[in-house]
Amino acid sequence: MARTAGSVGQETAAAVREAARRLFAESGYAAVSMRAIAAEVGVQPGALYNHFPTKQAILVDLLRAHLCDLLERAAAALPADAPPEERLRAFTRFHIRHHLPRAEAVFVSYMELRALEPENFKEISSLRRRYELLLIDILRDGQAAGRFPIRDPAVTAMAVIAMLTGVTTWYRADGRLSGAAVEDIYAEMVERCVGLAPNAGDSPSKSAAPRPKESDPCRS
Amino acid sequence: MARTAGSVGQETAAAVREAARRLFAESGYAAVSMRAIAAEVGVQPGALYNHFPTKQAILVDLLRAHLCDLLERAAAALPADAPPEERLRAFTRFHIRHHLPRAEAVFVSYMELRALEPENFKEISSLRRRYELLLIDILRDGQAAGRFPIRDPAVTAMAVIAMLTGVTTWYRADGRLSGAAVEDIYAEMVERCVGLAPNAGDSPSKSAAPRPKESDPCRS
Amino acid sequence: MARTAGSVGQETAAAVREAARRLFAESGYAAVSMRAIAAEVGVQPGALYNHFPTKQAILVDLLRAHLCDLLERAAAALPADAPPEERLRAFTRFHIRHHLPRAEAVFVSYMELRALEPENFKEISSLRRRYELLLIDILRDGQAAGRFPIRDPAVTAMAVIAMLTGVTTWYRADGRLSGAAVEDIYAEMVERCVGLAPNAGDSPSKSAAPRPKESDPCRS
Amino acid sequence: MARTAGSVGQETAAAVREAARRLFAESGYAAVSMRAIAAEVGVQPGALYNHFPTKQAILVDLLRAHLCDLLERAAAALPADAPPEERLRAFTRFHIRHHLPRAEAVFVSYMELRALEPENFKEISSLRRRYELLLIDILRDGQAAGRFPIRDPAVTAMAVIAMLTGVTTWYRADGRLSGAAVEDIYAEMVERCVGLAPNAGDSPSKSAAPRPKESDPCRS
DNA sequence: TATGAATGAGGATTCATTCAT
DNA sequence: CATGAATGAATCCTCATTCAT
Repeated sequence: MARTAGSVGQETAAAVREAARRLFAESGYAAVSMRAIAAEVGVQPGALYNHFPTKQAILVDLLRAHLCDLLERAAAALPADAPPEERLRAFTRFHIRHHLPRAEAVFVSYMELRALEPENFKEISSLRRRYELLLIDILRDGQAAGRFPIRDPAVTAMAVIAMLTGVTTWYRADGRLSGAAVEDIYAEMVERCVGLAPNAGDSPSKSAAPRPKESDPCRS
Repeated sequence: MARTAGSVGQETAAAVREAARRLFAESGYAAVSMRAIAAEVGVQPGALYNHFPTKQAILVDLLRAHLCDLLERAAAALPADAPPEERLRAFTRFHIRHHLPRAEAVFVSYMELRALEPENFKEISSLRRRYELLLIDILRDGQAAGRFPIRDPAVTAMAVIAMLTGVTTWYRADGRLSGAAVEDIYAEMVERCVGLAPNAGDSPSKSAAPRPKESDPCRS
Repeated sequence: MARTAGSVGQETAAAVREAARRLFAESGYAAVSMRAIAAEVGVQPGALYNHFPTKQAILVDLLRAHLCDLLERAAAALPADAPPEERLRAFTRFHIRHHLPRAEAVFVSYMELRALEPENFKEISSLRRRYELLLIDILRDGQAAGRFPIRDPAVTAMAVIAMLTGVTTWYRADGRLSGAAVEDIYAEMVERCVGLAPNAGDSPSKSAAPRPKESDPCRS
Repeated sequence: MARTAGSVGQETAAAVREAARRLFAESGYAAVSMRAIAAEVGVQPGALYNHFPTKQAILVDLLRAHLCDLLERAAAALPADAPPEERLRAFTRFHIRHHLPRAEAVFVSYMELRALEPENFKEISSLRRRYELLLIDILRDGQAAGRFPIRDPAVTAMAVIAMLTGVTTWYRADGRLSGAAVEDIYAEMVERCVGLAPNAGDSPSKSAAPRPKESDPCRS
């Protein structure tokens, strides 16, 4: 009742989340101190504890939010009853489209599982597993239907996800390639990976011609 | 006193390297203390400084050794004058065969670049870059020769390497699949990725041959 | 807003006092945080400052209240013009009867003088001294009258008070002995201490037979 | 082998013990910071951890050393087969003589049990209990032999120990009374407490002999 | 009055590193 | 080479207290 309904607190908590996401992605959970987060937020270290009880809680909060959001949006984006090819295509495009603008959160989510205490690890890795299962199911169905000449859906899924997620390590929004171009390239590679001929309709002519000046997309 | 001159020291240095590799892979460079390394080696922290001047030096030593070894062996394993398809196949198989038994070093080499001080970062990432260029060159040649209907050799290379390296995050020597099986599966996926029909000898008979070439509009 | 004016505040202040007394007795002043007190009361830490300006003020309040109450009741309980033996007997019984049900406050009052800032220390320890003087006076009078064959009234007083107050460290209301039995035992010991034969009339038969099953009253 | 056989380390550890004893006695365990102990020793806070793993460990070390020393010396000082009166006299004098010059350690040992973690509490309070049992046994034997007309050996023991230990709270070596004088006074009080006529040699001639035995209804 | 957010100092402990031995 | 002790700074987190609401 006191205080204009949590407005300041909400903002600080949000700022903490953003600062932590950035810093964790940049240097890793262990290398980022509460002091550093506080400084980024513009607050004294002790103030962080009004919003998160521990440093680990900030990480868990970030991972949970990221993965829950991912699962929700994936559920909305993936057609349930379409043929496997279409579901795979949807998954690929969804994955890239979702991950490209969230490179930091993705990186943290994939890298910092090891920083989680056992309890939290269990929770978070089960969320991540649920997402992997979305792709495994598609590949399994496609294999069963004789549409994907793959050997092992689980292995293929891990390979595809690793490939797709890897984008976030080099993609820069202001780089040589647009997000749409990257999406096209990866979508084609994924389809080939599972043994499908690429769908001509997926490669709009406009994005097929990348600007070729720079020699590659790596950061190095 | 009076020990087989130099032998114990060598052994300690090697033990430090191994301990550090294991611990860095497990918890990340920042989360591992010199004390933890010393404890793993069975020595007091101060003793580490007889072998490495700083903690960072241990990391650099590990990364440099790993990447130099990688580059040397790659040079030996890759035929220089073969056609792109064969060179790509050689690269894929070499990569997996080399990385599978070195999961820890691989993981550290890919993850802890961010922990390097600028000078060291420059050195190490240029080594890594040289390895990536091996694949980019193969893909570029294959694209130029019209054999790989890919859109962007650099992007494809990053995708392939991400996919291949991802193996180390889930592969367990005592798991469901043998290293050879994994190698086969990934080799096939890589070839498909770049638009090649899988090598007949590698692929199970059930796999319907995709027809990537005629239907692909790339390199137009 | 719009609450029975002042009532809630009074209640909160009382709750703070009780919580602080309990916690100070349990863990010591220095080990108890304002946060802990607030939590015990069921209120936010800031709210405490509406009732007490500082943590130290809570302690002073407790000690002063305890000692003032003690002095008032002692004054009422002790006959001024009786012979020393009777005054001593009255003191002893008053002391035990007063302290047994106030073990927490007693413990805090004797232990946390050291936590007081100089000004407060002066005030509180002078109150305590006034209480000690009540006994010293009795002993002095008894010695002067040749009734107590003691060597040093001041030392005897400290010894007696230490002995009596020590009850609170082991007495449990639900233990082997009733409060009345304890009172009898201690009264007898005090009288002997100062060289008096115990008064037969003080040992009511009902309390003279303790339940002897358990071997002792200590907590350990 | 390196370093002149732990000389410096031993000294620092001893200095830490002394500083901690002094400070704990003065302000209480909770109110004393590792920083304060380090400052007293003349060393950086981190250096303390070369000698004690935690702050609690310092306290436990002090308490254990104090109580073990107490038990050892008590065992040496108390005649096993003497009559109860003599054993009691020996205990009393030993207790005062032992405690007077160790006021700080005594105070800490009696006050800071509450600061101990459960495991440590169990160990330390059982040591303390063993000491209390020495006196309880004496009183029990004296009661059984009909020499001490007391009602409850356990309660009496607690009272006597409280009385004796209380000396340390007010005794000052440079005060009005010598240690020997204090010892005499307390020895006499203890003997009276348990119903003995004071030893003729110990008591001033003026002290009228109390007749505790015939008039005492205890042990009925 | 109570809240929730903040401060600035300080809590115990750990850090990488140094160095006499 | 290794040890054990030390440093000085940093770690995460808690403290008493303040204050706008």
